[in-house]
Amino acid sequence: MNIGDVAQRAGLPPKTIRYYEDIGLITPLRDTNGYRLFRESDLHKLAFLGRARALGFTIEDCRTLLALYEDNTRASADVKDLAQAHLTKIEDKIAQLQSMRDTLSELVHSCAGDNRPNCPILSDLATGQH
Amino acid sequence: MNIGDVAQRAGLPPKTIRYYEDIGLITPLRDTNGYRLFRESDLHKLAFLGRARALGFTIEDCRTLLALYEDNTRASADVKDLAQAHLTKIEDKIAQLQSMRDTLSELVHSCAGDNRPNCPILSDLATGQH
DNA sequence: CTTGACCTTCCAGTGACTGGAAGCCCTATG
DNA sequence: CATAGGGCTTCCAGTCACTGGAAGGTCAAG
Repeated sequence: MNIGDVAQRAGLPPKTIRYYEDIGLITPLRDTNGYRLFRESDLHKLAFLGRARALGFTIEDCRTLLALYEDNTRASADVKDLAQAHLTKIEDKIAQLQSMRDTLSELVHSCAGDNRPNCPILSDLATGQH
Repeated sequence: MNIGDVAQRAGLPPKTIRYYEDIGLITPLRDTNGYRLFRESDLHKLAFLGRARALGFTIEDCRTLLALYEDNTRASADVKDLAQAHLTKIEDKIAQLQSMRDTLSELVHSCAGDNRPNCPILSDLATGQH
């Protein structure tokens, strides 16, 4: 398979796939014309990476996950720990965004949004007081 | 005030303040020795920026907000529109993270996390099937 | 006079791509 | 057979908002 086919099938842009090769996540073969030549196993890895990235794992996490995946003797605890740590980070991020949302939502609702200049949003930003 | 004092009072690192000057958000004076010399108005702007950034506004949004703040004839609608757009982005982001969290949480709970190699997390990443 | 804390500028790196330029390769059509 | 197009290659630069570090000037205290 050439990169276009793999991109289609893995649901990743060609650029991203080249990047993943650059950083050593995959090592496709090369055809005589210099084109990358992907095996089924490469496609499989790329799909794996796509799903891990969609769950928000960092590239370095993905590297570890791939290594664990290919190590048939890994302990499931190693995987679970990694996933749990990531889950905690996501939950922290959600909490942080929710706090932003709450404040912002309050400000937006308190602003008339008309032609007059008076604006509680700016007042709050300026003074830190509501 | 020197940069250290302002950093303290605005709750921003000196590096960040220099960066804000670089990109034209503030323009402190200069002392004869070359040190930046901050007025109260600079501190005020920095605190404004700190609060806007804490609410997740981008630097470009902050630039606009500062301009609106300093324009006494602005319409509050302009501010509200910007804030509303940002609020929507935050809500999208929260929804996306929550979806990640839900999937990930399910996977984590389905994994024994012991010494055995069998791991539903990796199986899911590998196949996209639960 | 020296020490140490401050300040300065400039350069490079972060994460994970993404856009674009310059140029080779392959297939199909006129 | 020439050419047009689409796909492939590499390499370089840009994104966003800082952050770290090096090399060196300045200032107040002891």
